Amino acid sequence: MLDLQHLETFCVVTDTSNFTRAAARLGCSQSTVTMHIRALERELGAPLFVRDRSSKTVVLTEVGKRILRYAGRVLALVKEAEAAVRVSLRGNE
Amino acid sequence: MLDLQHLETFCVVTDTSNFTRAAARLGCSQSTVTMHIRALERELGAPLFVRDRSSKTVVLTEVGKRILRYAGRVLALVKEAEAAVRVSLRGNE
DNA sequence: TAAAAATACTCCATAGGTATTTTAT
DNA sequence: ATAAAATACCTATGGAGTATTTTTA
Repeated sequence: MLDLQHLETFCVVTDTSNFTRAAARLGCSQSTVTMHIRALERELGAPLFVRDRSSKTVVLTEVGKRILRYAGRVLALVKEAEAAVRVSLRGNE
Repeated sequence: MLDLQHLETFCVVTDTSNFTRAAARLGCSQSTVTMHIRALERELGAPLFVRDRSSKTVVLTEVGKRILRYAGRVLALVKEAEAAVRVSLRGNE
């Protein structure tokens, strides 16, 4: 099953186009980013990025682009759910 | 961060109103169901079920009801994403 | 030589199982 | 006595870090 944390890492990588910068933003190590992305790619059965070492960036594959659209929606929905719970708790105090 | 597997367990429990039956359907142990639900409750900061031992069922709290609406949507969206990737892969063969 | 990703390795936390206990009828 | 959830306990797996290696410009 997919992992929300992996999806979040994925989103940050797409945003930075760079594993190292993504790691800095996420507050984890570069190898952890590598692991998260690899786990996602393994789970989905397809590479999500082309590692373009000449340009020192990482570029979305077609599958990557497709997943990106969903990843944002999923994470947003989860955040919405969490917020709804917080509201619900305040209301019951 | 929330865990998709925990959300799935949660949905099955709401469906069965019973941890033991949920475990059977999920193919895991009853104590694992307990753990998943506890982890969710801890993460969200509120109980999701009232353990009603007299009726031998487990009943959603208000927060539980609220989360349920989201859980289904999140899981459906994730499944849709996975399906989209599969389609995408077939297309590129 | 520099900068980035991948890999090797180590350690520890935790996920999950079995078995037991608690609780209520 | 039965049925269900919680808990105790144990083990193996895997997640995360540091350090190193590989790759390319």
